[in-house]
Amino acid sequence: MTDRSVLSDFKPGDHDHEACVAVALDTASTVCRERGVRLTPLRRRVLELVWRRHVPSGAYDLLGALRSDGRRADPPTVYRALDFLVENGFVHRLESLNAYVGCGGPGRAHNGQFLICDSCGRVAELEDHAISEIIREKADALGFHAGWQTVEVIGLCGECLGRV
Amino acid sequence: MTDRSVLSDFKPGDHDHEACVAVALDTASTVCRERGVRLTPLRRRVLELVWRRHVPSGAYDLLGALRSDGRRADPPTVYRALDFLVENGFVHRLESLNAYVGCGGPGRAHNGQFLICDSCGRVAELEDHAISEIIREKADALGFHAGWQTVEVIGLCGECLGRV
DNA sequence: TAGTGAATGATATAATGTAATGTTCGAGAT
DNA sequence: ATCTCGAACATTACATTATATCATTCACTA
Ligand SMILES: [Zn+2]
Ligand SMILES: [Zn+2]
Ligand SMILES: [Zn+2]
Ligand SMILES: [Zn+2]
Repeated sequence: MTDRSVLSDFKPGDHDHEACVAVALDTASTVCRERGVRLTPLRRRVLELVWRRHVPSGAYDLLGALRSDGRRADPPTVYRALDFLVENGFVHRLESLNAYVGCGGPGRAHNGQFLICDSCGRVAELEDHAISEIIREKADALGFHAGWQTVEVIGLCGECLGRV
Repeated sequence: MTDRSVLSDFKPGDHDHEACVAVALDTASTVCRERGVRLTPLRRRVLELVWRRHVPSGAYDLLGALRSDGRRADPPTVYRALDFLVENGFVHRLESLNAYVGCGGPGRAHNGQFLICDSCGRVAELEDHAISEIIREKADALGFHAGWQTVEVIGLCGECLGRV
């Protein structure tokens, strides 16, 4: 039984990154076509860069990478691409890091929860309704209508815990 | 029966701000004395400014206010004061706003949850163990040891909802 | 009253993000 | 084929948020 509340777990260091990247790009490509929006070369490249690092990337890291490509790039270049990728559900912004990470269940706008390892930087993404519902209920009880939830947990992943 | 999971609710516009500020300053003063740390005039002033606005304040808003006092102040001045106030549990940083707000249950380092009204800017603070525990449990189930939880909800408070 | 560490002053710079305007490009219409 | 129009992108400039570093002052104590 697959637990769909876990959109992406901590990947072991020796897994096939290239496959991750390829899947992410293919999925984005398909979703964009279906949705009638354009995964332009720039947007595709930014998405690839985000996935390739596999830990959250700052906007200026990505900007540097674009420039290393030989491409002219300025801040708005990367921010526009990131806005597109976030709006379309391929990338999440981590507020507590000011950084961006590939979405583990791409293509739907959704309200994930993130576990961020303070040691290795890897991130797991949940979409756990027990969590989001209890937050919504508690907010409701105060007459507050919850829109967007930011849930980010800093800690240590199992692998890093084991190394202590 | 007081519900201690709500550390601060949305205050009506006509409540007694001065009392809020006074209580916050008195509490901080007491706690600091007990703890053997110094609530210096600068730190006290920053805490007062944070409380007086009663909606989250950016560091540079506070910096401007300090300068209006006639005091020499630069970014490190206000960031150091804020660091102290956050570490000692008198102020929280809201990651999704890059801003600071007075703590509704000051003096203990604790892991609150915040409801942020997108319309009026007011913030309610919860310390709800049902929320924090379920997050901790779900993290645990993935072998992740949760340290600090950032839980911030954007939405509309009851009063602002009513005005629609 | 000199020594000590915490707190603050002071300067510079890094890191992150946005506004405003113009240009290019490509899909669909003629 | 070429035209038109809006989306995507380029470019410049600026705004906001945050940190590094070193010097100085201050409160407390020995
Ligand atoms: Zn991977
Ligand atoms: Zn780790
Ligand atoms: Zn008040
Ligand atoms: Zn409101």
